[in-house]
Formats: sequence, C-alpha cells, structure tokens
Amino acid sequence: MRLATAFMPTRKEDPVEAEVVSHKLLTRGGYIRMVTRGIYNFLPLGWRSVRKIEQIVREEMDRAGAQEVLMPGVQPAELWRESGRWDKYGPELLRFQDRKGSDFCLGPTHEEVITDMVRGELTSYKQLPVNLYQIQAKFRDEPRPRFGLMRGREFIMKDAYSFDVDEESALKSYDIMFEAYNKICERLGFKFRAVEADTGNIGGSRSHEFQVLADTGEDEIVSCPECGYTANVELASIKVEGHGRPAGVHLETIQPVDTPDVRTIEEVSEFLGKPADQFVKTLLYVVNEETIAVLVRGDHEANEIKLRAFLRDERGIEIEELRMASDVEVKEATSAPVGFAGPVNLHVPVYADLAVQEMANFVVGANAADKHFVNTNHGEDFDVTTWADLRQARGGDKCGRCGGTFQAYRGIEVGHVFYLGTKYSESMNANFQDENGQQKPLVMGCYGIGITRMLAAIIEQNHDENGIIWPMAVTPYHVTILPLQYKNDAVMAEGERLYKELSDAGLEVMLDDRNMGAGGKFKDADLVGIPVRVAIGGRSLEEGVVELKLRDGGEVEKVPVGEIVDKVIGIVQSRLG
RNA sequence: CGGGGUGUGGCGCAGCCUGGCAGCGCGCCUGUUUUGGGUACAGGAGGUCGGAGGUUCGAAUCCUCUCACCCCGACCA
Repeated sequence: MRLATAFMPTRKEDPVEAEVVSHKLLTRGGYIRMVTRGIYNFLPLGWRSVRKIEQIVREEMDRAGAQEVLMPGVQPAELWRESGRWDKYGPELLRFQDRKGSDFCLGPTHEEVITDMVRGELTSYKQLPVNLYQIQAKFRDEPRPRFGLMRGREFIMKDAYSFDVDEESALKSYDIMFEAYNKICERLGFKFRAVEADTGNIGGSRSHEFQVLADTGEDEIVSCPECGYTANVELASIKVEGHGRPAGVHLETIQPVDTPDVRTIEEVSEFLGKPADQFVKTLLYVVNEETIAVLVRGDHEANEIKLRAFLRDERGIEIEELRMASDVEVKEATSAPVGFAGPVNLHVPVYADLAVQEMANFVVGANAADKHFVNTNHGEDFDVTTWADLRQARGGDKCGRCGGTFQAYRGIEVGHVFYLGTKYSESMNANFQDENGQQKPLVMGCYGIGITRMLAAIIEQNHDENGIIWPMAVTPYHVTILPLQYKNDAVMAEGERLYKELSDAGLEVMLDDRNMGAGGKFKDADLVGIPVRVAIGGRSLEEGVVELKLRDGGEVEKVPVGEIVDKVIGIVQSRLG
C-alpha cells in the first residue's frame, strides 16, 4: 500500500473523548472513527487487523471441529417470546417494528436463532455432537458505552453453540472450546487468565471468562498463587478464618451518637475518626416484594451475585426480582432517610457477611435521621438471621479453596464460555431421539469472543508513548518503507525497489511515498506501529546501506541494500511462526 | 436511569459573565524555503456558532424548549 493515496488519516492530538490508550491510538493512527456513541467505522488499517484476528479465531474454531455459519442481525420477536427473553432482556435489546407492525430486535446474541435453526434438523443422536459458529456484528444498547472498542454498542463477535446428547458429552464440547480459546489467546500474544465466572443473563451453570490482564480493564479478578484458583471477584469464594469474635474482647455498651448530615461510610468514618473496617454497612434489598438487609464490613463491597445464589440455594427462594431498595422503601423499612440504616430494631431478615462475625464494638446506622450507634455487637444488640459469604473478594483475602492469599488483577473480558444445558432447547422444543427412541432436549453450550474488543486489548498490552507496537500476527502490514527525501530520485527509486521485491515475496508492505519531511514519516510510522521499519536516507544509500529498525525495540541496524530483502523476509517469517 | 459537563471551519479551543465586524493553533491549498524525528515565511480556501422558539434596533452571547455527545455510579464479548 502506498501512503500517498492511502486512506490513513492520522492525528497529532488525542481525541478529546478518549480515556484509554487503545481508543486514543486507534483513533490517532487512522484505524477507527466514531460514528455515534458506541458505534465505529473501521478504516482500512483497522479492518485489516480485525480480519486477521477473525482469521486466527476461525482457524482455531475449525480446528476444534466447529462449522461456520451466518445468522441474521435482525431477529423476529416470536423467537424471543418463545425462549421467554423478550420480556426478560431489558432495554439493552434494541426493539423496533417493520412496516406491518411486527416486532423485531437487533441480535445481541443468537441462542434463539440457532436453536430455531437446528430444531427439526438435528433429530437423531447419530448426528451429534455439532458445534456451529459465526463471526458477525452484534448490537447491545449498552447503558454506558465507553473506552472506544472496549465497550461499544455495535461490535463484532464470534459466537459458537454446541449441541450434544447429554451433559457428559456437552462438557467435553465445553472443554474443547476452552482449549481452543486458550490457543487463540496464546496466538494473539495475550497475557491472560481463564477465570471462573458468573453466567449473567445468558443463563446456564458452568462458565469461564478469558480475561486479558490490563490496568484499564473493567473487570476485577483474584487469583490464588497456591492452588491456581482464579475467579472474577463477583464469584470468588473467600475463606474466613476462625469463627466469631476474637477471644477475650470486651463488649462495650451500645450508645447512640449524633451524626448530623453524614451518610456514607467515608463521611461517618471521617466524622467519628474511626477507620471504615470498624463500621458495618447495612444494605437494603428487595427480593420479590420483600425487603431484606445485608450486612458487610464498612470497607467491603456487597456482592449481588453471591446474594442471589445464597437466596436461591440456601433459602430456597425462587428469585423473580432482586434489586437495591428505593429511597422510599428504605424510609419505610427504617423510618429514616437513606444513609442511616442499621440492623438494630430492624424488622426484616438480616443476612450478614462472615467477616462481620469477627467484629466487635462496631458502628452502625441507628435507623433515625442524623444518628448512628457506636459499640454495637451482633448477638447483643441485634440478631443475624443467617451468616454467609456475601461480599466481593479482593487482593489479600484468603482463597476459599486452599486458604492461600489472593492476588488481585484487572482484566478485559475477551471471551466467555458457558455450559447452557437444556435451557433453550426445552423452552424452544429442540429435541432429538436417543438410541432408545426417547425424545430428549439437546444439551447446549455457548461460547463468545469479542473480536473488536480483542483488537483494543492487544493495544492495551502492546504500546509505548509513541504509538502502537503490533504483534506480527495481527499487524495491518508487516513492514513499512520510509524513503526519507522525497526529492532524491535515488532514495525514492530504492523505496520502489524494496516495495516491489518485498511485496512479490508475499509480504504485506507499506510504502511511505508521501511528499513530506522525514520527521513526519518517522512519527507516523511509530504511531501506526508496523513491526518492521526500513528507512532509506540519501547519505547512507550512497554508502550502500539502508536502516532497519524493529518497532518493539532495539537499535537501528545498517544493512547493505543487497541483503535487506532477505533479512526482512526472515524476520517476518520467524515472527509469524 | 440518577449526578456533573460540553456543543463555535476537518481536529483542538477562545469569545458568552457585561449583546454590537466570528477569532486563534493545528491540518488543508498555492508559492518560496527546508531536507534524518511533525522546518520557516508569505498568500489562500473553508463556519446555517447543535436545532427550534422567544427577548431586542441588533443574539455565538440573554430566556424557554429540544437534540446530541462526554465524564462519574448499577451491566457485558
């Protein structure tokens, strides 16, 4: 590609709305442009890298025995009504009507369509297992798109769906996908972790996320160096040492204190001069119309996913609705404004996190405006209905599996694998006949990879202050040639020669034939991030050499013009593996 | 959805408070200059000031409504 006529609009300045480095560099480097919030154009360079990522994913999916299909972006409401998700999915599902007034949506995921596609076709156990995938644009009307390609509303995803005869076989399919995802992340050069995860509203029971480690990631994960247990903080189980208060601690008498107009833990903590870990937070939730209280230590975070699992598994509650109580409901339950809720004389079920069990003489809200209690003790001043692990894990917590100490990381979720079971096949009547002639629902799994999110994640892990540093596997071009003096015919001719010979050898080559100064060419080359750079200057050319430099480091190397072609080919081939 | 903010040539911004010629830097075009990390000078093109309504002799500026976008909190590939 010749830059003189290429559509590669680079910029000197960061886009004002960009927060993270991948968004800044993709925009400045001429890879993407925003069309409207959460929706992007992929310019020629950006699209080349997207297609390379797609191709790697495609190769690994095919190798794992999956078959590629393409489903529509526009989906009829009937299928969603059949699965029950038309009412459950919420405003993230973009809905609209056709000219006849029939309901449609833009596909945020494709369980319904794929189940519809195979039902009536996969009718015998002899046809199974089958795994189908597609690479296609999804649309989710995210409440808050941000960070460029990391959380768009329209994004490219690879989604795969497996169909098996029973759970055992389905878990084999799951493991095959799990391995394929590891392979894909390795080929893309990611530093990543496969972590145990929540299943969200896709449904199902077993699930792993593939998290690329990056400080800008939106997810928090913890990992135990002792036993290798790694999980999203939403899910990670925490071991609590011992039980109850430390022996010999003297229990003080509960006392009310005035706390005028201080509500949050930080405010009260500062006001009373006590650290947050001597507070107990009282959070009110509404479960199916009933108000409940959840207690966690002041410096801990309650975890709605654990709470949900606890209510379902330990309390046997069929959860229709679980949400934080509204201001009005808080007032009803505590007869105080928001910010002063506490467990003393609170007439709702009280579920407390295990960490609270070890606390004594702590501070709680007094269920009255501008008042808190100090020296509060569970068992003395209030009763806890049930103790449970209800908080989010964090670095330094004890591993729930082995008692080791968790390390915390931030991650970008680029992939997610689910064991679905028969959730969709049952609701949508996708059955097959087993070897005994019995009708059985297909057992399913589903597997997603955010292709365009991966593009952003690669840059988050591969950049410096000057720009992108592409891994050879996904760079839009392998090598860039910079003839530095555009009025020097010998320099330009040498550029043309290298461009032709390297292209003829099968490499993807960029030639900066623009009529501009050397400085601008160097700046753009660093920004755009092509891994191999060959600079041709008038003086060094007279000495019979050109200058080779790799984007990921090292010094400029002078290479005789007769050797440069073979040398570059060697570098590119060795890096492509 | 809740809270905070911004909309002015392609990009980044000033002007608004206190109404009176629509400006600056970058980029772009022409010429000269420079020729190894965004050279310098001169000339030039390009804007319904997000939109609608109102106040006024006069509105980018004041008022009302509206739309869009950004940032901080609950979701997900």
